[in-house]
Amino acid sequence: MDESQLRQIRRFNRLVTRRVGALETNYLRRGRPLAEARLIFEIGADGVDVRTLRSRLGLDSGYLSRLVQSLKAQGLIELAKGGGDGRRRRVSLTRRGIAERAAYDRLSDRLAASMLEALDEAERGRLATAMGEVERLIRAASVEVAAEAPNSGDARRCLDAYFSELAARFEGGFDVAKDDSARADDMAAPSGLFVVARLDGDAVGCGGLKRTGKATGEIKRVWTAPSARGMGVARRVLRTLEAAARGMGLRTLRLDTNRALTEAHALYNKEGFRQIARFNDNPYADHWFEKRL
Amino acid sequence: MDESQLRQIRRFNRLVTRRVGALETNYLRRGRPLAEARLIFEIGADGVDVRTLRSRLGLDSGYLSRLVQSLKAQGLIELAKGGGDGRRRRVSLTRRGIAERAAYDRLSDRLAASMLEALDEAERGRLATAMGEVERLIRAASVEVAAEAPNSGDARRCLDAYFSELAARFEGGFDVAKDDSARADDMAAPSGLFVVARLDGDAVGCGGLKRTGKATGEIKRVWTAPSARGMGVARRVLRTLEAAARGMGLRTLRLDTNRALTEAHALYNKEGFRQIARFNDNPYADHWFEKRL
DNA sequence: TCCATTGTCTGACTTTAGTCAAGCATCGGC
DNA sequence: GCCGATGCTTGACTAAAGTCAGACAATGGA
Repeated sequence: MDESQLRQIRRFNRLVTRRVGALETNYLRRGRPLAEARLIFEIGADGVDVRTLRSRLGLDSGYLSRLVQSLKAQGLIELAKGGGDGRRRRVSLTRRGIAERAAYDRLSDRLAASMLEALDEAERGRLATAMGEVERLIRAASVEVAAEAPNSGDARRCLDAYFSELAARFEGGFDVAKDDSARADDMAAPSGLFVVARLDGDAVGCGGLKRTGKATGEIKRVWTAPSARGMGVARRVLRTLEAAARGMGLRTLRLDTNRALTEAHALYNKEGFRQIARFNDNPYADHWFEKRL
Repeated sequence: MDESQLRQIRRFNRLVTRRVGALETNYLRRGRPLAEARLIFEIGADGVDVRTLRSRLGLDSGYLSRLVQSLKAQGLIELAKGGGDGRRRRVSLTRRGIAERAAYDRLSDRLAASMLEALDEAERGRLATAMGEVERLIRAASVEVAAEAPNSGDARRCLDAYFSELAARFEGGFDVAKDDSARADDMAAPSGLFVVARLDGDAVGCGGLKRTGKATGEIKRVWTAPSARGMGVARRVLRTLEAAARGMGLRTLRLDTNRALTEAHALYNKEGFRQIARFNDNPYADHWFEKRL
């Protein structure tokens, strides 16, 4: 790892925790412990399961429970039974909670404005651009790709989202029933693999590997959630599957894709896949790729 | 102020305090309260006055005193009477303190590496570049330019540094005695102005304005500390002086510069100064500029 | 020389943040 | 319908962070 990059990051971390961090703690207090203020932000417009809050903020369940009770006592949030599972609690902001959140937003704006006011227009633009880049890359770096059963809840949700996206984008629509090239158990260990990409606990992408011969495999169902595009999720999924394929002793990887999926096309080229002749009868495929491992 | 820029900064602040901030608190603990760890960083190689620590970290004096005592009890720092003023205390790291600091540095490196490891080489480069840009601009934004007596301690130090830099850079050296174009009282209110730029309390630049006629003035002694170059300090000094000149009812601003100072040349052009004929007999001047306000 | 100010230290607090274990209801699979 | 796992709550703690007021010595200007 490049020494000068490490140094840059260290300097950045220190500056940012001291300057931005310290400012945020002051701006976001409003006579309330910081942990509570952060909770108000994390709840957002639609409400969240307590369980999600816990994993996102990395808090102890007891501690979080108390924080939630305290906000409830202040009349800022409501607690309700969460959807299907009777054990879960769902929190949402009350009218007063929403107003409180707006007050924090105004403070945040003031903080942001105070960071900008000494800069001229050109510098402001450069700052915003650079911050956007840092943000995108830090998020990208915290995406975790891990194997998961292809019929787990999140895996199913990813696949469903993928299929409905295909239905919307393909000229003639898409019907899973007509594409039996990769059923769940094709992509389950040990003959296959399914991976899910997660960002802050939320599933934001997936991909599968299916063994098709002694030394050949096929990549299937590579998908990225719209909210996570441009962060290299698909690339990481692909590389993870490729590494697994090597580990399984495969020598050749293949895949097919539809002409509507231009980003996928570009990704496969960039990752060393070369276009080959049709190797299957998938009715939705227009292009076929191969990579020798 | 551009709404989308504010939004970007807000998003950035939130991400960074949550992600980087949270990571730092874990990495930098080493079985010691965070406040103590931060103190070790802030003390640095040469030692600092307790008073400076207090203003830099914004801590209560009682609290800080205790933190210092605790680090002293651990054998990491030494306390000495500070220079001239018998009330001040100066802290510096002991040998053990320096070793401890190095250990923290290694942890910081590990943290930085953990942020990089999921990225590929191209992304790492982009992240480091963008972080450098953000860092530079945030620092630039926290520079404060304010009027100060031209014979104050910091003003003198700036001017001395400026003169010795001129001596090093001019072909034939530089001798202040031969340049009586701007003595301290020429740049003192109300007929003139002297400003000092500060970053975290340290003086990092200066500049003076001297009235030379009913509606004309001259810009003098614009200097930026080497540690603060590329942050737009000189530009802000210049603009501050220009605004003051307008406030004093001046219609024309002039200045001269030496051919060795190429950056200055570029700055004056960019800020709307136009080259004119020689208007004084300064032996060190090669170019003369003017701007109508 | 006096006196208000400044820099540091000490004692006596409070609040925030966080941990750990036990308890209770609900769920999913058998 | 039983049982281990899961989601949340409660009680009982601890450590860290921070506040406030008072004490004391050194300073600097009247």
